[in-house]
Amino acid sequence: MFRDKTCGELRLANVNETVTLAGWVQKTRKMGGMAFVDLRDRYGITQLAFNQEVNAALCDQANKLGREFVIQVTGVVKERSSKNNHIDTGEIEIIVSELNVLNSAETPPFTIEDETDGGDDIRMQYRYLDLRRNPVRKNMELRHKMAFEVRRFLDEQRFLEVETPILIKSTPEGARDFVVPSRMNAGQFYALPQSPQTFKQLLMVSGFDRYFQIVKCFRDEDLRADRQPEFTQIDCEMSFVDQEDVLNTFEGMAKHLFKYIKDIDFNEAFPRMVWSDAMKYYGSDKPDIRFDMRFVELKDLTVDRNFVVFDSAPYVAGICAKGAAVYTRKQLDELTDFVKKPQVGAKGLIYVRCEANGKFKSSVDKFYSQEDLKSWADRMGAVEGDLLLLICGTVSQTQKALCELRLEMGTRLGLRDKNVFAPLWVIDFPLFEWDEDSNRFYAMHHPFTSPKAEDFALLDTDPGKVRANAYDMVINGVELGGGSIRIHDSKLQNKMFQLLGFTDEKAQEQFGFLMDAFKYGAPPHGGLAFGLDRLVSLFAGLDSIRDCIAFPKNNSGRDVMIDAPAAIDDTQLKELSLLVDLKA
RNA sequence: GGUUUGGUAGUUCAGUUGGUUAGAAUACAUGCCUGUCACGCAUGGGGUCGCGGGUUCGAAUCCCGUCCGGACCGCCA
Repeated sequence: MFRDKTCGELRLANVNETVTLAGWVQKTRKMGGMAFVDLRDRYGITQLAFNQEVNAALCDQANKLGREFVIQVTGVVKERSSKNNHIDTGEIEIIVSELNVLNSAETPPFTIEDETDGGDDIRMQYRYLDLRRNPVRKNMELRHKMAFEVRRFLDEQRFLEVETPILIKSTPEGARDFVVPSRMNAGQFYALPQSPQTFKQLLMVSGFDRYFQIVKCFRDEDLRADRQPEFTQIDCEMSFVDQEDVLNTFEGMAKHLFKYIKDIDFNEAFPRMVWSDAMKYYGSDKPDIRFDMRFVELKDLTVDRNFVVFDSAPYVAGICAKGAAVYTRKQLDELTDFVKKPQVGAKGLIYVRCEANGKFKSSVDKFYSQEDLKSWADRMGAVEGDLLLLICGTVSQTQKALCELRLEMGTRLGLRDKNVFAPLWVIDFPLFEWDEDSNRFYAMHHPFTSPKAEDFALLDTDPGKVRANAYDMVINGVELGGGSIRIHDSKLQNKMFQLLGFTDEKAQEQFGFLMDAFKYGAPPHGGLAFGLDRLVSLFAGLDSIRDCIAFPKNNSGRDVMIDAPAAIDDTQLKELSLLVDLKA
C-alpha cells in the first residue's frame, strides 16, 4: 500500500498517529537546521517537517527534493507549534521518519499554483500539469458532480441512457460535419454526429419513452470562448408529451442542479418570453435578464425635425442607462467607438443626459427641443440622472448593435453579477429563417421541428411567419439548451422537406430511414439538449468553456499538447483511397 | 473570409523619439539561515527580441511579408 491517508484529511484528532502519505512536492522551505515540505495530492496539502537534530541524513535528503517530485513519506502526526489557518491541515504536520522518492521531476515550465505564472498557450501545451492546479481541478470536479446530478435526476424520472453511434452519415443542413473516411468502403465517408437527433427520435419510435445521453457532439465550425469543435450535450427526448411537459421536466432538472450544486432554490417558475418579444425588447434570442434596460422604439417621436439621420432610418430605438448621466464626454466617445466597431455595426450613437431640474443635454440639441427630448425620456421611463442611448438603422442592424450596447452598459454599471442567475425560456421561435445568399428557407432549429398547429395555414401562404414548437433555456444571456416538439407524421415531415427545398429523392436519400420509421407508429415526441460545457462554466463563473474541459482545443481547433490535427502517412492515405491536394 | 490585439530570459511582462552592455519580477542553481508556510538574506547562470526581407551610420523599436496565440464578426439547423 502506497498510502493510508490523503494530504487533505489529517486534523488535530489524528495527532500521534503514524501515517503514510504519497504525493507531489509543492514547495520546500529550507531553514538550515530544519526543512519543511508541502506535500500535495488531489485532496489537499500537508506539511512535512524535517529536523537536523532529529535525523540529519533525512533532512539532507529533504533538502534535495525538487518541485513536483513524487514522494512517499511515513511519520507521526504532530500539532504544529505555529499554525497556518489558510489550509485545512494547517494545525498539524508530519514528523517524517521515512522518505522515499518514487520519481524525480524536471522543473515544470510554469508554477503549479492557484495564481500561476503561465499563460494560456503554455498551460494548454502542458495541460496535464495545468490540471494539477486547484482552480482547474475544481472545475473538473464540478463537471463530474453536475453530470452525476443530471444522471441522478433523470434516472429518478425514469429516463434511460442509451448510447448512439459516433460514425454516422453526413447531412447538408446545419453545421459542417467532421468526416471520417471508410477504408472498407473506398471513396465513402462517415460523419461524426452534430447531435444524436435522428437516433433519439428513432428511439422514441422504438418505444423507449424517455431517453437521455451525456454525449460528445462534433461541429466543424470556427471556435469561440463558448464553442469547441467537440463538446458535450445532455441530450434528451420524451414520448407522449407536449411542449408544456418538456419545459416542466427540464425546468425541474435545472432547478435540481441549482439546488444540489449551488444550493439555490427557485420557487417561481422560469419566466417565458416569446421569441418576437425577446428580439423586440432585447435584440437577441438569448436575452440577459439579470437587468432590465429594455429597448424602447422612438421613431414616431423623432420625425420631422430635420434630423436626416433619424428621418431616413426605418427604425430608431434606445435604452435607458440608470444613473449614467454623469458619463463624461470621454466615456460617451468610448461608447460611440464601441458601437461603431465592425463587430457591433452601428453608424453612430446619440445620447441624451437627463440633468437636474428636468433639463436635457443631448448630442442632437440642434434638432430637438427640450419638449422633444422630454417625450423620449418619458416613454423610456427615464428620470433625472439617467442617460438615454439611441441607435438607428435597419431593424436587424439596430437590434444587434443596441443589444451589444445594452450588454456593455450592463457590464459597466455592474448589473451582470456572476453569482446572480436569471433563467428564462424563450419560446415560439420562427420555424424558418430566410437565407439571402441561397435564396431559400432554412430550418431555424432543424427540419424535424413541428410548426404550431394554429400556424399550419401559413405554411403554404407565408412560411416565414410560421412559428415552431421550439424553445431555448437561457440563463444570464447564455443559450444553455434548446429543443422542440418534433414532427411525428410522415406527411407533415415530407411537407417540411419540400418547403426546405429538398427534392423527394434527396429527402429519401438523407432521411429515408426516419421517414420509413415514422410509417410504423411514431408516438408524438419532443425533447431538448443542454450544453454541459456551458452549464458547468456558467455555474463555475468561467469566461470560457475551455476551463471546464480536461483537454480542450485552441482557437484554431488544434490540440497543442498532442499536436493534432496532423498529416498522415502515404500508406494510410492509400489504404483510405485518398489523395491530398493542398492547392485545392 | 474579415476586424482587432499580442509574440522580448524557463515563465509573466517593461523597454520612451530608432542610439551605450536589452531590464524587472518570478522560477532555477549555489551558499547562509532551527518554526517556515508568498520564509528571509547573499551570489550566480539564463536572450536567435517569433521567422524572413527592407529602410538606416545604427532596428526589439519604422516598413513589407510570413508563422503562431487571444478576443470578436461572418459561420455555429
